[in-house]
Amino acid sequence: MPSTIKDVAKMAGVSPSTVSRVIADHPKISQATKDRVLEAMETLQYRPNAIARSLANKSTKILGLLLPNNDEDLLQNPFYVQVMRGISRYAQKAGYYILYSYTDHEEQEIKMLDELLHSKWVDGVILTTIRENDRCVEFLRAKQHHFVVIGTPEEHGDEILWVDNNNSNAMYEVVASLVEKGHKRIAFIGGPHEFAVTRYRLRGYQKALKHYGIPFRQEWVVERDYTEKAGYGAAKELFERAEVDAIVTTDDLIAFGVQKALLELGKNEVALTGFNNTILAEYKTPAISSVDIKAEALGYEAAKLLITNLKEKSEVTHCLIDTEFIERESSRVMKKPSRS
Amino acid sequence: MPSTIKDVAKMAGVSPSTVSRVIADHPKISQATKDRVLEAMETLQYRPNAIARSLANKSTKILGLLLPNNDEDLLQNPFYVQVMRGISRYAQKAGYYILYSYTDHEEQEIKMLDELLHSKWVDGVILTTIRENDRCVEFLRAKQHHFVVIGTPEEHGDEILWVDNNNSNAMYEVVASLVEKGHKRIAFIGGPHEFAVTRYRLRGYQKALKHYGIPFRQEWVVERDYTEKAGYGAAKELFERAEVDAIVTTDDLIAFGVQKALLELGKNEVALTGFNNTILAEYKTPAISSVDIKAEALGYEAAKLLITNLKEKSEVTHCLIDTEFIERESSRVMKKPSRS
DNA sequence: TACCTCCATGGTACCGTTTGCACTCATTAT
DNA sequence: ATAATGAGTGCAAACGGTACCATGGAGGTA
Repeated sequence: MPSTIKDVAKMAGVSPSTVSRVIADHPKISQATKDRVLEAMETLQYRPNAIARSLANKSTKILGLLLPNNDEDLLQNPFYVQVMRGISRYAQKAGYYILYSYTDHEEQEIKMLDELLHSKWVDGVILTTIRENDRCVEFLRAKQHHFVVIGTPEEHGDEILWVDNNNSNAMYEVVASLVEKGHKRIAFIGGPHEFAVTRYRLRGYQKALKHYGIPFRQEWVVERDYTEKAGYGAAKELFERAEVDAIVTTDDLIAFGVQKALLELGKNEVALTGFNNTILAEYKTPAISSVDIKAEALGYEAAKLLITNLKEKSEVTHCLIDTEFIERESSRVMKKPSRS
Repeated sequence: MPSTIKDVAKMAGVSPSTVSRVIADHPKISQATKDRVLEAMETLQYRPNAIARSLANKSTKILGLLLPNNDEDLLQNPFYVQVMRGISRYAQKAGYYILYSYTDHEEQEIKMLDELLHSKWVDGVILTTIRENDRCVEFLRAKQHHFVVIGTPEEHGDEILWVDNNNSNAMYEVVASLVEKGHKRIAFIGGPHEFAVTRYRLRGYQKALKHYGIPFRQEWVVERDYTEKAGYGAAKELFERAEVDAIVTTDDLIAFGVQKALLELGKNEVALTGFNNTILAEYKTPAISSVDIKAEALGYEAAKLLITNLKEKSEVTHCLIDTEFIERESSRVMKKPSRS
């Protein structure tokens, strides 16, 4: 039978309210009683009951985290694990806990949010993806709930809390680096267009082409799923209608598939870049250049932003995390194809 | 201002207790009042406050999940994501939530468990790994808390709830399959010996050798970290002191490293198997045979076992999940090395 | 000495549920 | 007619804290 605040109070010869004040480190408590209370807490092995405290405070110090479950292959992507880890790191520091839930589709997601928030389990939620016209975001806004999203919202960007990479810039840098190395015909193989990241990265790609005076060509662009299979298929399809010197992708998994296709087609001279810098990109042959999106930092900052805003409304509504282009063998200086 | 049970009671013209009984589907409530109450709940958009309910029930219907954070590369392993997903699936079905936390080392782990359980946040916890003489397990047993571990405990196996693969069997099958294909000199490259899985898999390896009358040789065994680098290093080291026809490993990441070493050493004839069947094993060249350990099922059954035992003590204390050996190119029929 | 302040603490009413017990009627048995 | 039965419901005390308001006494001022 664990001890309660009353047991402590009795032992220390004070009232429960005094004990409560000691716990909260209330300023006007004499050192003498504070010591007595702390000692009693120690000997009784007292721990405040978090539930009771939450009930009185109307705050659980728990955050909800929604993870997508729809795409089997998305799960193999270490992105989410890193995000979760970043979230956990900040949350722990701030004394918060994280409650996670996988949801299959938007409808279930909304149901879960409704449950979580309405039943008062969580003080706020973290959304790990954002869709076009995301109904979850709408829902949360309408209900005036606290939340943060990882990704860039298309509307109300300064009323919603969000954290993201500067994806357009990131891809711009990749393409710029390739052009500087002599590549001109650069293809883009991306994930589904409905994901904002795909669009932002495409934009960066286009911007870079424009900057270097290379005309944009629709046949250089393919958009598919975030899977190795999809990348493989996309690359094969691409080469049926066009020749290119380099291929940028929006995900390492896609790049892995593309690399496989390149090997099969004997197109060793085509440069290739991934995105998200998963550990295996480094171990591929040739090692694949990739963009480190600092997923853990994304999670960390998301948690931080949300928790900060829970305490008091701040001016800061978003946070852009810098990416880093990691160059490896796969995107080397251009050389003429060795026509055998 | 969300509505409470009292608001509903007032609107329906009954007492709060009656409303509570309607929610709990108490048998002796007349259909008439039940209807009235339900209607009131509907129009007021009432949701029970989970916190208050937990306080009264002394149960949160939340489970704690401890994830290891010590090993950077372990995180890249999709195992944990799959486990989390399995857990989430069963938990959702049973009306439970999952609170996760990453912990860096045993000490922090125990601190977290103490906090979680003592502060009454969770009804039970799930441990995703188990060490030799695991202090967390000791702690939980001593405090009489409910918990389940993924892995096989070495002691008190029928007092502790646990879920695992039959790792010894799984590795036995792998080795047997290699022997049947003509391999005789089979090396074992595993993770750290302190992990029980390593030992069980080693045992299966030894059992198979014995069964086929192949003498066990210590120089065929290397134990390292669960990383690609470690696998690479282990393979190089192995070939400095012995020649083998085949290598079994206890993890795909290790196998990836081994494969890289084999390619570098020109030992294309050496068969190789991984473990855990990560998606990339299939996409390696040659594709790597691996053991599907059904990680999601492990998570699912762990959650199920724990939740079932939370409701009422059951006889069943553990659950063994069948593995499946997925054969691919890397472990083909033995052929004589083509000495060029 | 009387009065005001202020500091440290106690008393108590919540927070929103659940649940054992008591109570009120009908209904049935005696 | 009276007692026993039991279904349907209300009352009030938990559950373990928090925080506002009240209070008592020490110290300072007139």
